[in-house]
Amino acid sequence: MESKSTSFKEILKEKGYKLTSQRQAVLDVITQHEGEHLSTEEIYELVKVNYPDIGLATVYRTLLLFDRMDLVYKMDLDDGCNRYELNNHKEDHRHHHLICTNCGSIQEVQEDLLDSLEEQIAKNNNFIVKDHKVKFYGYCGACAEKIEN
Amino acid sequence: MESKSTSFKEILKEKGYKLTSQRQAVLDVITQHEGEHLSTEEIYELVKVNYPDIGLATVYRTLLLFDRMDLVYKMDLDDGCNRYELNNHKEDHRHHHLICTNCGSIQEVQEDLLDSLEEQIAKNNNFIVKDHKVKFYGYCGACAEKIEN
DNA sequence: ATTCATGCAAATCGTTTGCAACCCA
DNA sequence: TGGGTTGCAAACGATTTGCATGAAT
Repeated sequence: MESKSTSFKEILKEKGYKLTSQRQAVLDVITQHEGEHLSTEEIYELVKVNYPDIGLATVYRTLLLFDRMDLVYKMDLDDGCNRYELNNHKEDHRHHHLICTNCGSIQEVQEDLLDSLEEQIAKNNNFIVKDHKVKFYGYCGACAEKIEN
Repeated sequence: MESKSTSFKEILKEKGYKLTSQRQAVLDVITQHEGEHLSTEEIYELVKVNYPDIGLATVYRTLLLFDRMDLVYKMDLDDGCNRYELNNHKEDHRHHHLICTNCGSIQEVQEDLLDSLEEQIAKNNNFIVKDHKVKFYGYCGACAEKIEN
């Protein structure tokens, strides 16, 4: 924990930013909720539990900063707001999301397999691929059953 | 053109909707700008050229309808608004977009190649894939050159 | 001490909605 | 005729911004 805070501070200092208790609190909440896809408002509510005086604008500014710093992954789940998850650099590939269009559930997929596709795109389109965002839409197991019956 | 209007009318009637001059005007604009990725506001401005009295809300409602009817493909290009392109059912695969994070240009890629990935996801995650949205981020040819120099 | 960050409130932006008038089927 | 559709304006929700205060280096 100490080492994590230290490296966080380092990362911030590198870019000329300061380590504030608000930024630490936001990072803590996101870390404690790994695997979830929290909206800014949800993060704000969670931070307020331990830090009641934080302002919503600060959370917005912090998440903007974290996104630019690649600390979080910003995603669009088609519900009209930005959602965030911890950018886990331990993964060698970005994971994808399976969105059930019936019940709205979100599953994560670890397979990537887009490497060969990226290579082909790079070659055929004279484009250097740095990142990608992939969403699959369909029916989760539970909904597929319901619909078939 | 006559046949296109007729089939459009059929598609609307099927769902109990009416063919209005406003809906025709919006469809015309989208058809005339195939290959572009127009925002609602941009479509509104283009429709107004020949149809000055149309309201912005009508364009919003029309595009919502067209999206539900699968006449258009709604996309999110990370600029804070919805963008639309004609859903060309002639393609057997959905195409992807290459977004240059330096200049903001958008290229389209016809390759899909996600079929095998979809199969694998279906098998390993008990999920029925119906559709997907894929965006690649990186540098277009022109920007890649500039950045290297 | 300097610079950056915060909280608050107001402003902004894209989009949606209520409603009376309107028009296609 | 009658129900879907329109235009307008107001409402809305997410996000951003201006500014004076406050905190970190």
